[in-house]
Amino acid sequence: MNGDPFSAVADKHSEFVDLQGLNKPQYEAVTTTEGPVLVIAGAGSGKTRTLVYRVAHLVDKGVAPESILLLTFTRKASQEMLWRAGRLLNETCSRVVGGTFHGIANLLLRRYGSHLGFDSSFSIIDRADAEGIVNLLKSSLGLGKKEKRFPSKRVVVNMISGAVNKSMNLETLVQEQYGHLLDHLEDIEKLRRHYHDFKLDHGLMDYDDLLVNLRRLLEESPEVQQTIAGRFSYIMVDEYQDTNLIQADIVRLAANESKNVMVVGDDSQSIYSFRGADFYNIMRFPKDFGDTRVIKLEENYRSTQPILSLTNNIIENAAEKYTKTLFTSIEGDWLPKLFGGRDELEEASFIVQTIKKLIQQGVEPANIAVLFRSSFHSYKLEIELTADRIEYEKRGGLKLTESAHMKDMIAFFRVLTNPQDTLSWNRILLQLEKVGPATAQKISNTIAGADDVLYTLQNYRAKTTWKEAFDRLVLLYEKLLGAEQKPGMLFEIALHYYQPIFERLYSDDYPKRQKDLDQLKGIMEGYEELQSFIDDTALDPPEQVNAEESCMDRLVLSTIHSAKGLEFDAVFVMGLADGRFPHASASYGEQWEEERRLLYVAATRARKYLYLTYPRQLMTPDRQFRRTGMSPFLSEMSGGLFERINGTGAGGYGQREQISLEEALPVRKKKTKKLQMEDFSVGCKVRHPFFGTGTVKKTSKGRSLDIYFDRHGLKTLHLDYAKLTIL
DNA sequence: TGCGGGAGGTTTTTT
DNA sequence: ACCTCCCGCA
Repeated sequence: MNGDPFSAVADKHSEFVDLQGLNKPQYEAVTTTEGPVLVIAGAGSGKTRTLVYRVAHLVDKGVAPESILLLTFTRKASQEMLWRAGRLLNETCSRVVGGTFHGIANLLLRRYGSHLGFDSSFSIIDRADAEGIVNLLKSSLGLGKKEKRFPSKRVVVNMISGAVNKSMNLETLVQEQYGHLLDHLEDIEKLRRHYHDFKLDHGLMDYDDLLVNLRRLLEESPEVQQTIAGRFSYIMVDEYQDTNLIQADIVRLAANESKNVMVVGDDSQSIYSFRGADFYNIMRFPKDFGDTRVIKLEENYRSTQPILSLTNNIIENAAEKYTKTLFTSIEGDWLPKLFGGRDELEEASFIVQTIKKLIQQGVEPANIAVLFRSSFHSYKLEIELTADRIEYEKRGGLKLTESAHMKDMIAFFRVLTNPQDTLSWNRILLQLEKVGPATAQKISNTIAGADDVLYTLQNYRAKTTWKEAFDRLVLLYEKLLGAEQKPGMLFEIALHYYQPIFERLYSDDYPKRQKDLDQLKGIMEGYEELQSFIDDTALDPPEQVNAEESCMDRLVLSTIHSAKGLEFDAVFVMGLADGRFPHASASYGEQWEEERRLLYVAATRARKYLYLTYPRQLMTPDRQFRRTGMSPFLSEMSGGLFERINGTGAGGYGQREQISLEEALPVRKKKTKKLQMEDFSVGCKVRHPFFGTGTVKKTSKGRSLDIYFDRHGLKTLHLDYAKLTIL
C-alpha cells in the first residue's frame, strides 16, 4: 500500500508521534487512560490512528489481544485497523476481536441466543429481502391496491426500521417525519405487526433484529452479560457519531466495571441519521459513563489550506454550530474549482478531460475519486468513461449479491442452513416453469409447517404441468443434504442444476451474469463453513470486482456514503445541482443539515485537488429538460474560496474567470412571458403541470379556455391562474 | 394459473 | 433505463 505513514515507523513510536503532531499528553491519554475516553476529532485528523495506538500500546504492555474488542462500521475498516496495529508492533494483532456491530451481534446471538429461546439456525435478511416480505404482506393484506398514495415497500421498510433504530413507536415517527402518510397510519402499523410475526415464524432476522436482540440478551440475561463483559476488558468504537441508541446501549452493557471504553467520532460527519444514527450519542457519552476523559483533535493532516478553508466554510454555515475549526500546516495555493456545465453531458466530459490531465501529470488513477449523492447520478459519466476507455471501480449502489441471479444461487444454500426460510424457498420455486407466485406460496407454506422438509417435498402432490421440474428440484435438495458440506462442493452441485434455468431466465444477457457466478464459486471455495458464508453474504456483501482488472490501479466512482473514511489526492464532487443535492425530499431542519454534512464529508476526502461540478440542466424522468441552478450549499459559500471555470458549450474548457458574486447567487426562476388569449387557437396543443397534455376546444370572450385533456377530460381554465405552456 | 406485452409510475444514502 | 400493475389469452 502506498504512502502508509505506519510502515516507515513501525518500531519507533515516539518519533512517529512527533511526526504526526499528537502531542505528548494527548498520546499518553489516548493510549494509557483507564476508564472512559471520548476522542472528538475532525476530518483528516487521524481518528483511526488513535485507536491503532491504543491497541498497539495495550498489546505491547501485555494485555491479552483477545480481551480487546474493536467495533467499527465496516469490516474493511476493522481489518485495516488491525493490520496497521500489527505494523506498529511488528507482529500481527490478529487475536484482537474486531468487527462490525452486526457481525459481533450475529456471533453472540448464535452462541448465546438459546438464553432468549432462539433457535440458532436463523437466517439474516438484507434490505431487499425485507422489501420483498413487505410486498408479499401488502398484497395479502390488500393494502395499497386502490389507494395510489400508499407508501412504497421501500418507504415502509425505512419507516419500520427507523422506528426501531430511534427507539420510537411507529406512530410518533410517522407524525414527525412522514406527516403526509398519517392517513395510512393504521395500515402501516398492521403491516409492521405482520412483518414482525413473519420473521419470527420463518426464522429470519433483519439488521435491526440483530442489534435489538443482542441488547435484550445483555439486559435480560445477567449471566451472559457477565460472561461477555468479563471477556472484553477494553472496548473501542470507531465512528461513534454513526451509532444509534441501541448500539450505544450495547456498548454500555458490554463494558465491565472498569469501563475501559474509548470511542472516537466527529459530530460534523454524522450522515447516517436515516438509519437511526444519533450524534447526540457523542454528547451523551460522558453522562452515560461518568468521569470521561475528553480529547479533541483539530489539526488536519490530509488537505491543503485552500481545501480546508472551503470545507470549514461549508460547516460554518450550519444551523447548529460545531465546536471545531480545523487547521493544517500543509501548504498549497491551488484553489478548489467550481464548474457549471450546460447539461449532464458537459459536466461528465469536463470531469473526463480533467481526469485525463491529472493522470498525465502523474496522479495515480486510484488516487482520484468522483463522488455523488445518489448512485444513478453517475450514469452519464460512466458512459463517457467507457467511451474513453478509462477503467473505474464503482462503489455504492447495487452490490454483487443483490443481483437476481446471485440471490437465486444463494437461496439454495440458505434453505440448507435454515429449512424454514420460506423466502428462499419461494425464490427457488418461482424459477420453475409453470410455477407462479400462487403455487410457490402454497408449496412454501406447506414447507413452513413441516417437521421434515425433505419428506414433505418428496411427497408433495405436484401438478403434471410442472411435476418434472419439481422432481428435479427435490432431487437437488436431496443431493445437497447428502453431500459433504464443503461450500465449494455444494456450489458445484447447485450450479449444475441451476445453469439451464439461469440461461432460460436471463436469456438476453446471461453471458455477462455468468462471470458473477464464477466469482461466487471463488468466494465460496474460500469458506470452510457454509453458515459463515451465508452470514457474510448478508452482513458484508463482496464488492463486484472483475477478476482481470482487479489488480489494476483504477479510478474510483462512489456514493459519498461509501467513501466515508477514505482519502484521495483528487476529488470530484458531481451533481451539485439544486434539487439533486440536497436531495429533493430533504426538508429544512435536521435533514437539510445532514445533507450539508454530507457535502462536508465529500469535500474533506480531498488531499490536493478538489473539483465541484454541477449541470445547469437536468432531465426529468419524462425526458423533459429542466433548468436548474447550483446547490444552495454552494451559492451560500463565501466568495474567493474557489475559482470558477465555465463551460464554453463548444468544447474547450479552462477559460478561467474570477468568481463573480452574481453567478454565486442562487439562480432565479426564469420569468416566462405571460401568455395572451391571442396565443391560443382552437385545436392547439397545450401542457398543464397537473393535467398533462390537452387540446384547446374553445376560446371564450374573457380569459378562460375550454381544454380537453387526454387523461382528465374537459376542463375550463382561467388563463391567469393556470400555468399553461403551448406545445 | 401462468405468461407476455404494454402502460404507467418511480428512484437517497446502508450495516 | 427499471420495476409493477393490469389485461387478455392459453
